[in-house]
Amino acid sequence: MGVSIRPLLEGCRHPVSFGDIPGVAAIDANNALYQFLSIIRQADGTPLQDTRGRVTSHLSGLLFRTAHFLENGIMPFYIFDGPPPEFKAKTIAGRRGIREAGEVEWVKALERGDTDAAYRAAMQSTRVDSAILGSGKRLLDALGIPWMEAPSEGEAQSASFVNNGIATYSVSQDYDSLLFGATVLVRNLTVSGKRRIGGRQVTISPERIYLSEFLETLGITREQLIQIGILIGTDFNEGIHGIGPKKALKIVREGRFSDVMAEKAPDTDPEPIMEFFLFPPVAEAYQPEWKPPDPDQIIGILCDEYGFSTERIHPVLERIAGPQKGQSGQMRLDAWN
DNA sequence: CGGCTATA
DNA sequence: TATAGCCGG
Repeated sequence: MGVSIRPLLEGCRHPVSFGDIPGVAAIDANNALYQFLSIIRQADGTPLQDTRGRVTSHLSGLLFRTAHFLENGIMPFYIFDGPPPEFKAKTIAGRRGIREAGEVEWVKALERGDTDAAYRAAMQSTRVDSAILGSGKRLLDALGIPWMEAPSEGEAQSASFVNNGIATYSVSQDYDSLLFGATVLVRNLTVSGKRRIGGRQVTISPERIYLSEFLETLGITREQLIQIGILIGTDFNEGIHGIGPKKALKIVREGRFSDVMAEKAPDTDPEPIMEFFLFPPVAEAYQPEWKPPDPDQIIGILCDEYGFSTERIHPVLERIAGPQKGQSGQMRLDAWN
């Protein structure tokens, strides 16, 4: 879920459209796959799947979104999560509980004939498993889109790439990369402005957030932003009951972070969490390469293996072949410097 | 989610 | 030309 600092971002969320943000996008891959899996479903919650029952929602999402990225000069670079830190165990267990409850509720809702509830429960049951990760990576390879596995948290790696110039901005629905220090975060980077949330449609548009502006607006440092995160809860600690973003901001501004933690969360040592956000394990040197898409491989995976119709894939192949035309050899990062 | 078709 | 709705796998 990430850290819930949304209410503090008023005035710092700048609307953008696809054409406004050419450059290298360091994308939180697990987050992107999760979004595809949870949203690309039929009305009753059934995901797209092949005849053998293997889920394909994420492949559809990755394919069409990649075409949009390339058409707009956005060079996607997918960053997958590596092994989580030990102190994320509670969060991971909590998510599993929510998923399992979702699976149970999905069946119940279907039995009642409550389609909307079934859809919501199905979304809750979403799990990015190894089959999803594996097929997603294979499709990215076929598309010529670079990806890497981070030593630890993907958001931390994305932030590092943004700050050392390998990427132009970080892409995620979560705000964690701000705590990890990413100077630019783009959220809601989707084509269609409409999304189904629960029963109804909500209009969502892409937005860009600059960390420096955000911190200046609040009049705090990044360390203080991390303190706010720790007070309200991050993926690495539970947070204090009754303290939300507004109260946390007040506490931090008044320099009462340590006192409040000692009083209200004596069992939580904030130090390792602060350290993790400030100095997470990341790979420094990595040179992403964008290669021409391999149409045969794309067709092989999507159509031959997973039963996509060639009629639907063919137009996409033309779209993604376009941006590469006239390029000699591989498209590299240098092209953007 | 995003492509496509029907509809105005 | 814009948009609501349906379908994909």
